[in-house]
Amino acid sequence: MSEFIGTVGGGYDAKKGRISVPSLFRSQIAGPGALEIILRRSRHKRCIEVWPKADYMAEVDARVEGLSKLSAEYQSVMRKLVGKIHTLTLDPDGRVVMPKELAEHAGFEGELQFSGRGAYFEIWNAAAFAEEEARLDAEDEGGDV
Amino acid sequence: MSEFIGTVGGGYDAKKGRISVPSLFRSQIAGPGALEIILRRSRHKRCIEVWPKADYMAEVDARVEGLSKLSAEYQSVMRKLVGKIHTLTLDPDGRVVMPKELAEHAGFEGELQFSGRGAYFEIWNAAAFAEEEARLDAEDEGGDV
DNA sequence: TGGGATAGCACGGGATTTCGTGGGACCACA
DNA sequence: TGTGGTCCCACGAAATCCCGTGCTATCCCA
Repeated sequence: MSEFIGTVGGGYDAKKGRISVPSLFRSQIAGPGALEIILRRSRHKRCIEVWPKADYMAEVDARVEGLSKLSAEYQSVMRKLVGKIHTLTLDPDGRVVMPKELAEHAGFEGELQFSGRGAYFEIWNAAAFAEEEARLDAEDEGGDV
Repeated sequence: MSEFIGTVGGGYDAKKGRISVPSLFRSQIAGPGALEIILRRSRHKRCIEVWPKADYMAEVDARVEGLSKLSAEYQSVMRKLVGKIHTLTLDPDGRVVMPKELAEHAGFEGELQFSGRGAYFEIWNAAAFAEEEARLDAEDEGGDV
């Protein structure tokens, strides 16, 4: 199981729409053969989620386990979890071209932040990330974490 | 399970941002292969917490056991426990380069103090540590510890 | 019990490799 | 022949490794 840990900065090559996956995370993208990743836009946040393909598909399988493929729930889950995602392969330098739809959703330009979430990691516009962290940390004030 | 016991002094190489993990604690950082540690800033104190990676991740795993990786709670827990930490590997001399963010939070310069807390240990600016100890000891006056 | 040899540890400074990044070449397809 | 996508190469910066050195604590033996 992959472990995406910590947060690092990086740049967005607006000219080519290209990002370089930080070495820290690249080494965690396992899998047979080429390094395949799943990208999807976060539903409620202005960021992109990145998963190793095999891990993501395992989560989907777990989610629909036991359901008939003809059932309405199977169809609904699949529409949301696999209908809207992008599959990309890292190039030899560990970079990928970000689909425009995703780059726009997350407001990519200039500086980015890559933040580990264990099984996956998120990519943020650096300024938006700082705002969001400050907001959530303030909410948590007084917690025992 | 590791046992970090006692308090020892050490230095901070400001030029390279490097610290040498005291031999007393180094021998307690177990794990397969390379010696990996987790660093995180203490939420309420001006110090850095250091954990053996395996032990820290075991705590995290226990916290999210049974949760779907697609759930909001998994995401929230991981943001706090995994997104904000740093993974470092001891170099052949038992040293690590302290991330700037952490060195600043704890005010590292000149002399440091490494203080065991059982499962982990803390790193303090030596002067700040002395202050904090004096303050807490005064509070405890009359206690039976 | 004192003194000298030895090993381990902390520390400083270079040398080497890796990583991120920009730009250009090549190929497929239209 | 234009266009988009992928691959390849090269450069600068930064992280990593690898030495050598001095000090301190330990051990051994007289």
